[in-house]
Formats: sequence, C-alpha cells, structure tokens
Amino acid sequence: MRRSDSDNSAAPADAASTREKLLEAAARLFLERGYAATGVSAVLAEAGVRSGSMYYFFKSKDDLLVGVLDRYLELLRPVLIEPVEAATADPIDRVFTLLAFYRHFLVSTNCRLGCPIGNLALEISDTHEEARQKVVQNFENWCAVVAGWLVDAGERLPASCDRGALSRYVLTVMEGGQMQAKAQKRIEPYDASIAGLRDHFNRLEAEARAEKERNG
Amino acid sequence: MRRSDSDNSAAPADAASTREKLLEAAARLFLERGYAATGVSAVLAEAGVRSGSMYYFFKSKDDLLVGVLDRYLELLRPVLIEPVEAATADPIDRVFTLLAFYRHFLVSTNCRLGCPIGNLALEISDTHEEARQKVVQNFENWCAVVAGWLVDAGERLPASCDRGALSRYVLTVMEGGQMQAKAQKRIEPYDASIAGLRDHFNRLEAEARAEKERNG
DNA sequence: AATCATATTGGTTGATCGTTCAACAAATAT
DNA sequence: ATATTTGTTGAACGATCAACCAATATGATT
Repeated sequence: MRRSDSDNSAAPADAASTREKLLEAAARLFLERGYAATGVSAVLAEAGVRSGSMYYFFKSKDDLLVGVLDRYLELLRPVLIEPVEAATADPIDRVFTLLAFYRHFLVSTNCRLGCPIGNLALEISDTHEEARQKVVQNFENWCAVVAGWLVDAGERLPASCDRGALSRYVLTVMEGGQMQAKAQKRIEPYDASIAGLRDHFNRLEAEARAEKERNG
Repeated sequence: MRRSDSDNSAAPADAASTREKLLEAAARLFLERGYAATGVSAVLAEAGVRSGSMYYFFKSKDDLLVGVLDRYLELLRPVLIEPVEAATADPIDRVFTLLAFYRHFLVSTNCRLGCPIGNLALEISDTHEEARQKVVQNFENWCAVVAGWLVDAGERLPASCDRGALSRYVLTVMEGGQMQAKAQKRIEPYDASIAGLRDHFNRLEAEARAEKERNG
C-alpha cells in the first residue's frame, strides 16, 4: 500500500501533495468566491489540511495567492495552448479555437466562472503588488502565444498589422466578453463578442488578400 | 448658520445627507478596494457616520452595495452621457468621446481605478444575485445609449450591421481594455484596445460607403 | 405643550478573520 | 541507534467582521 492512500498520518512524504492540494483548493475558491471573500479556513477545509501546514508552505494568504498565480503560469501551455495546437493547425483558427475553449469553460459552469486571471486582475491589482505582477506575466505569456500564431499567419493578415497589438486586442475581447457573460449568466454576450472579433479578422484577411492581388 | 454647517447633533434634517455620504463613501471604497475587502467600519469612518445610522438606512452591507449600484444607474446620464453629447455632436464620434472619458478617468487615477461596474461585475455576480441584476441593468442602460448613437449613424454603418450587438461589442472592448490597463498600471493597453475598435469602425464605415456607391 | 415619526448615538454581540506556536511524528542521514 | 530535517497538528491569539439595539435627540404635527 502506497503512503498516499488514505494515510492521514504526519508523513513528510505527502509534502508535495499537501502543497498542491492547497494550491488547487485556493485556485478553485478564489475563482468561485474571489480572493478577499475566501477565508483561509475555507481553503483549509477544501484541501483537508490544517492551518499549521499551510503556513509551513506559504508564509501568508497573500503568498498563497502568488502561488496560485504561479501555478496558472505553469498550466498555461500544458492545459490550454498544447490542446489548442493539437486540435487546430491553421494559425488563425487556433486563435478562435482558444476562444472556444474559454467558451466551453464558461458554458460548463453555467457562466458562473470566467477567466481566473481576469477576475483576480480587477480584484487585487490595486492592493497586492506582487500578485499584480504575476497577473501581468500571465497576460503577457498568453498574448505571446497568440502573437506567435498571428505571426505564423504571415501574409494572410495585412503587412501593416502589428501582431503583438492584435494579440492584446484578442485578450481584450475575450476578457470583456467573459465579463458580460458572467454578469448576465448567459453565453450570448461572449458569443457576440467573439463574433465581433471574427468580423474584424475577416476584414483584415480580406484586406490582406486585396493587398496581395495588387502587388502581384 | 445653516444646520448642515459643522453640526454634529442628531438632526433628522441631515437625513438625505447621511444616506448620500454613505453611498458616496461606499462607492469610493468598493471601487478602490473591492466589495469584500471593504469593511463596514471603513465606510463609516470615510462617511463620518456611526454604525447605527447606516443600519437605519441600509439593512445590511449587501443592501448598501445595491444602493451604490442604484446610484450608478442614476448617475449614468447626468455624469457621463450628457457631457459626452454636449461635447460631441457626431453620433459615431460620441462613442469614442465616451471611451475617451473612461480614458481620462483611468489616467487621472494612474490607472489604479477602472470601470466601477466592471469591477463589481466580476466580484459579486456569482454570489450576490440582487446586486448582479443591478450590474446587468447598468450594462444594459449603457449599451442602450451607445446603440442609440449607432442608430443615429444611419447609413454610415452597413445596413446589415446590428447596432445593439455593436454597442455590446463596444462595451466589451472598453471593459477588456480597462482591465489590462489596471493590471499593467499603464494606459497603453487601453489605448491599443480603443485603437483596435477604431480600426474596426473604420472598416465598417468604408463598407457602408462602398455599399452606398453600389446602390447609387 | 404634548405627541409622534425620523434620525443618531455608541457600546456590544458572537462569529470569523489571518496568523502563531509548542509539541509531535515520520523519513532521512549519520 | 541517534540526530536531523521535513512536515503535521490543533488549540489559541488579538483583531476585525457585520450586525444589533436601547437610549436619546430633533423637527414636524397637533
């Protein structure tokens, strides 16, 4: 019988597991209830961990938040980007497959939960500097991936089109759309936002085609 | 000497003033720190009011939040819409003047504070149903005004362009842009988002012109 | 002058907040 | 075997939380 199976003794071998359980519980509760509204005791109960253990791994609740945001940084590629790239080859389609993943998550929670980063961004940017920087890093990594796809799109977008700026615009539309979906508890505002972005992309692609025709 | 001047006696004549001071203080603190992170005692201190008075006008902290959101409903036209319409006559320009007003507010707070409704939308939509409905009403009123302007734009936008849907897209871009500006503490992400929207509008207007030319 | 509705006061409640710590247990190194 | 490192326990801390209420004051009505 392995140590991790129904063994509630004080076993240092479960160390990594305890830390992970705390991060997972905290991530879920911060997303569902928000950071300030989530008590440490709720995280402890959800994780099945006693308070002393938490303060062994994290020096404060704020530090736990930073840990959660670090975890999101680690999860971006394996959980989000790689599945998107596996599902879709076309670089522009990849952008909208990514947005469809967020849609799926919204729908699967009845639009109660949106983008974890976006939610925390608005709640803690003023007051928690270290966490704010992690939020920015999350946004930057996300945009870097999308910008890479847009670069891959090459001449299918106008030459004058700044791919980095466009990637940040994609983030803007995703976050704005999920905010409205969450507020209304309906997916339609998100879908409408993505449809608006799709229309914009269609026009950019049309211009790129016209550009190409002109230049031979 | 009027009653309201440095008179801290228990004077019912100051009733409206007390209620207003509470709403003003609460609105400011909820925006600066978030709803859950703001203690009732902080609101009381900011407003210069004792706890009993607050619970005379509001039956709970949640009720105070609803009051704040009702106040935003009342303030939308006099504080935001009417100044925009006074400053700008062209219906499409009005949209971007409105967005410039949000920009000014962002800049004037070093991008620490963004859209009050958007911030509350993400924090309380899951957990406070009544407040959530007020958030939705705020969004709907905002969009109704913008949609009106877009209708006023008439043939300058394509006939097929759904003005209601486009107004919600404008909201999406504003909220997504302010979120990134707040996270990064820089106005550039907001400006870039609005520039992206401006580009989209330019293309819509170009199509409308082409449409008009075709049809005579 | 008496009455009444309106508003304010401020101390107090029990619950929960984030955090600490001395004692202890298990694995590893010596 | 012993010592050391790594983790765990759970009670307890002071602070703050949202909320309550009996006493009191004011202005308007009669």
